[in-house]
Amino acid sequence: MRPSIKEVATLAGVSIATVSRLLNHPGTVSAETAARIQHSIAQLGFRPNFTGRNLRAGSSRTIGVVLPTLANTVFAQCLQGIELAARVLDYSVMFTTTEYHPADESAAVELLLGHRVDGIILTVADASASPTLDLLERERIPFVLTYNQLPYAQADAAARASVSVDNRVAACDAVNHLMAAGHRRIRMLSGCFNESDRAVQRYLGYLDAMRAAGLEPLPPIQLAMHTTTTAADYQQMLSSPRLRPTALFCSNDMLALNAMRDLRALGLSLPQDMSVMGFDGIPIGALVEPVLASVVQPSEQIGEVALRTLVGLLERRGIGLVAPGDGGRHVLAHDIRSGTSVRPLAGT
Amino acid sequence: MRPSIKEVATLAGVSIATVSRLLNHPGTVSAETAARIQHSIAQLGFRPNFTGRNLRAGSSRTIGVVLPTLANTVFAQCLQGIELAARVLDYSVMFTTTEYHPADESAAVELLLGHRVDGIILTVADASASPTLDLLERERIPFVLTYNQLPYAQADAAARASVSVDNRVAACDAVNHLMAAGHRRIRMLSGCFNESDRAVQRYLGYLDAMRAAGLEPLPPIQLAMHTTTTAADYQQMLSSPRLRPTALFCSNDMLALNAMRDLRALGLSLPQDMSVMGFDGIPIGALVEPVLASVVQPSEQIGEVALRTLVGLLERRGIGLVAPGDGGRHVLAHDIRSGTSVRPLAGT
DNA sequence: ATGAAAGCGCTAACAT
DNA sequence: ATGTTAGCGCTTTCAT
Repeated sequence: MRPSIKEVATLAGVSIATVSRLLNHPGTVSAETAARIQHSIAQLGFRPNFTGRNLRAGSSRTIGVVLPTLANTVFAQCLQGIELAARVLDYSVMFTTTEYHPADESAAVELLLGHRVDGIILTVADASASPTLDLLERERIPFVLTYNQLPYAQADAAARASVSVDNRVAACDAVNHLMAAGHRRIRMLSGCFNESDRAVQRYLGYLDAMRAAGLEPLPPIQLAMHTTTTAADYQQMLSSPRLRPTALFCSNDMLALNAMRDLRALGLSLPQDMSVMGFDGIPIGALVEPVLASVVQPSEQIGEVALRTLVGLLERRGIGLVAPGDGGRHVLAHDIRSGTSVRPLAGT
Repeated sequence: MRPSIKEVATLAGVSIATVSRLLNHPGTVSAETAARIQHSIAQLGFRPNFTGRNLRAGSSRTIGVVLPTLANTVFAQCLQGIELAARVLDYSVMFTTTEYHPADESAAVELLLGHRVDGIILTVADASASPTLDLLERERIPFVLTYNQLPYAQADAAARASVSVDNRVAACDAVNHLMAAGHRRIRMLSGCFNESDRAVQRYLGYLDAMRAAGLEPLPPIQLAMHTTTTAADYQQMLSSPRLRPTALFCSNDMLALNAMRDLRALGLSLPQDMSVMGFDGIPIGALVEPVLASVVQPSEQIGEVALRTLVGLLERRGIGLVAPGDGGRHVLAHDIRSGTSVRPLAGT
């Protein structure tokens, strides 16, 4: 067993209370005893046990993070942002994944609650109907959603905190970008709607843009996986020349890159035979050729803001205040990255 | 404050010991009381507090993970592998980043030790001279290195556990692959050597291959950042037509993709004017055009094996056995992904 | 300035 | 089958 505060106290010839004081309120201990205690600490290689401290304090200075998967770069960036910000504020991060399975969300949260994390940052499949969020609310544990975009707060309901871009508007902007390049027959390729409310919002944005332009929206192609495709997904779309789109708007960049690979495998030249636009703006998209046109969301910043918001909630609660009415519903600015994956159409 | 085992006991009209028994050794409790306790648990929304349990047990069923950055996909994949495997074995994961700064490694580990994680999985700058690893060893806390490749165990020294590919051999294979395509003037583009012992090993592999082929190795181009470049990095290399390489071997894929972007910006056509090969085999490399030739290391598997190895160490220690002589020095198989980013040279 | 003691939630002897 | 109790490491009154 590692040395505890008790061994240090004994070695220094003081009581454990004095050691604790030196650790937590230096200055309330005389210089002489302080030195003696420091010496004992060094000699024993003592390291305060957070478990004891946490048990006593009822808080762990640890936050939980629940994301769908790290296979999608966008979430890796977000976690990176969270971790960096947490480190600055002296919080630790416990991390879990759901693989996009709503069922895993509750399990993940249950585990984190068992560890008594102070708060949770999470991305759920559907924020507007999530037993997991209800649980969190019932347990009164502060949480901040990332990527999930909440409806504006009802007058009666307490607003939940969230950090995201405006997915619907952003998707609309993307489709407008395609239309500005002369595209009319635009089809959406999307991850499974009931595993991602973002995908739904982005599809709605697609509808908005198409309708505003007086164009007939095409039915979305929904995929089983969020970031992977099979050639079969395109057969139907490509088979009918009349229905064949000139541009594909994908609900995320990984999907867009996969689609591009598949289309090339089917013999198409990009962007000559098909324009592709993504969503997320992952850094790699800007490195490849053709450059992937995309909606850039500031993922690392989303993580950072989420963490700061959460910590804000935690400290505020410490002071005894309730979360303010509008919680922290952060809608960050998105940006359109034009890229050579979108070909301007002749006759525009 | 949340309900504790005490409230449950009171409500059910039993002692806390009985509640604890039901939780940990069901079957030693009569069906009738069990039902009564379950009812109280549900009614109170009781959830066992791991902090109390951990303090008592002296172990947390939590492992710490320290990686350089998630901005490099390869580490995101590794963490993904760790998390998945941890979840299966019912371990939680506390995650930290070092940004490649050796100084941050110790700080990260100190924090994890404070939390009393049962073990640590980490990637350090230089495993052969790491105060952090020495600390871990002194504290007798089980750990497994990922990506860091250890020298074969000395007879006297206790072997450290590690999971990696054979970086030197893999790099040699990569350069041989380039040479098989007819390249002779091959230059290495690398992350900072003293922030990555892998980069050093890979450079050594480069030297091996060049020398074995009777070719004069070129000096490596070392970059300040591991995954980012600036056009200036190439000026010198490209300025002298006589010294201009036909192929670039990059110490990681992110770097390779950055380099390709930069070279294109400088007006080169790829792979016509320059062949590029990477290292890591990140999934995206296979999606882009030209396909990025690379050394594929099984990153997610590296994470999974690391976790299983660590848990093996933990459980074994529980039984009272010491770690075996060869620890777990796992060298996983790598694979060469040929890609169109390498152009076969005429006159081969 | 320092010490004594209670208690955070839990488990495992040790009783009964 | 169940209860009593000590104690994991720590912080914090309350005394002194």
